[in-house]
Amino acid sequence: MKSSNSRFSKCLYFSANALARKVEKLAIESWKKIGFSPSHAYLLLTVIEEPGVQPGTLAEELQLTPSTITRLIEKLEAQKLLVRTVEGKVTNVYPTPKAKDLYPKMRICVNEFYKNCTVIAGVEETGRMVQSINKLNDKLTS
Amino acid sequence: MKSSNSRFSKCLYFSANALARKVEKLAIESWKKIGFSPSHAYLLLTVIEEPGVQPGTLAEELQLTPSTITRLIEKLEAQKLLVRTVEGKVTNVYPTPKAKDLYPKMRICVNEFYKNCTVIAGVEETGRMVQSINKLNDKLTS
DNA sequence: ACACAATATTTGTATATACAAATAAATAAC
DNA sequence: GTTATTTATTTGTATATACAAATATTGTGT
Repeated sequence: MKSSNSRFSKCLYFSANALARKVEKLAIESWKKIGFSPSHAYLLLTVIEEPGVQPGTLAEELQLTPSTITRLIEKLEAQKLLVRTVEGKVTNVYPTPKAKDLYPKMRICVNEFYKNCTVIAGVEETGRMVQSINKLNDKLTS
Repeated sequence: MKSSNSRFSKCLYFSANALARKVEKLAIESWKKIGFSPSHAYLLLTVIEEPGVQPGTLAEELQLTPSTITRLIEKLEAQKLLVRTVEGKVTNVYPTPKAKDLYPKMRICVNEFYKNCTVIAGVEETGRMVQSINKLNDKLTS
C-alpha cells in the first residue's frame, strides 16, 4: 500500500517511522559489500576520521544514546577494528590498522548510499528533504 | 548537538532515523496516560474501527511486517483487549468490550499527539512535512 | 580536606522490529 | 483427483536501540 493512501497517512508517527525503515534498508544494501550495519559503519568511519574520539562525542554525532554507543564499540572491538583506552573518566577510541585498511572501501559505500538516495528521490529533492527533516529535528530536540 | 550541525547532517540515514526516534518519543508521551506504546495503540485503534480486520491488512495499514503484527496482537490478546478467530488460512481480529471502552480515551490521545506535533512544528509545516515524507516513502517502496 | 554534585561510561534489562523458515490452507495445473 | 504453487499467518531467532541504575572519576563549596 502506498503511504499516501494508508489509514494513517496524515500522521507523522507513521510517515517518520516508515521513512526511517526504508532508508535503513537502503543503507544496509549500500553497506552490505563490506558486511557492516549502517550504525557500525558510521561509527567506525567517525573513529577513523577522528582517532581518539570519546564515546560521548560519538553519541552526539551519531545521534544515539551513550549506552548504544558502548554496545556498538564492544562489537567493533571484538572484531579487532577499534580499541579503547580508559584514562580516568574519559575513554578514547582508536581505529586499528585493520580498520584503517577498510577506509577507502567505506568511503565508497558512503558515496554509493548517497547516490542510491538521489537516484530514487532526485538530487535536489533529497537535499531539501534532509534539510527540512533537520530543521524539524532541531525543533523536536527537548 | 543540533542535527543541522552534526557530522552527518547531510545524510538522510541520520536525519530520518533521528526524526523517527524523536517523533516516537513524542508519541509515547501522548499515549502514556493510557499506558500503551504507540504501535500497540494504533493497532488497537484500527481493530476497534475495523472489527474483524486481518493481520495482513494491519501490516499494510500500520506499515509493519506481518510478524511484527503477530507479536503486537499477542500482547494485546494477553491483556484481553482483542481476540483472534482463525478460519482456514485467514485470521480475524476483534476488539473486546474492554478495548471498546477505552476508545474515547484513545481518540483523545490521537488528537493530543497531533496537537503536540503542530505546536512544535507548526500546523502547515507539519502537514507539508508529512506529505513530502509520504511522497518519498512511496518512491522508496521497493 | 571532606562531603557533595557533576560528568563519562558501562551494565542490566526491556522493547520494537525484522528476516527467514515453518505451518497451514486455498487455488491452480494437469 | 492429486500434486504443485500461492497466500496468510506464526514461530524461532537476531538486531538495534533505549532507559534506568551502577560505577568511577573529577570538580566545587565551605
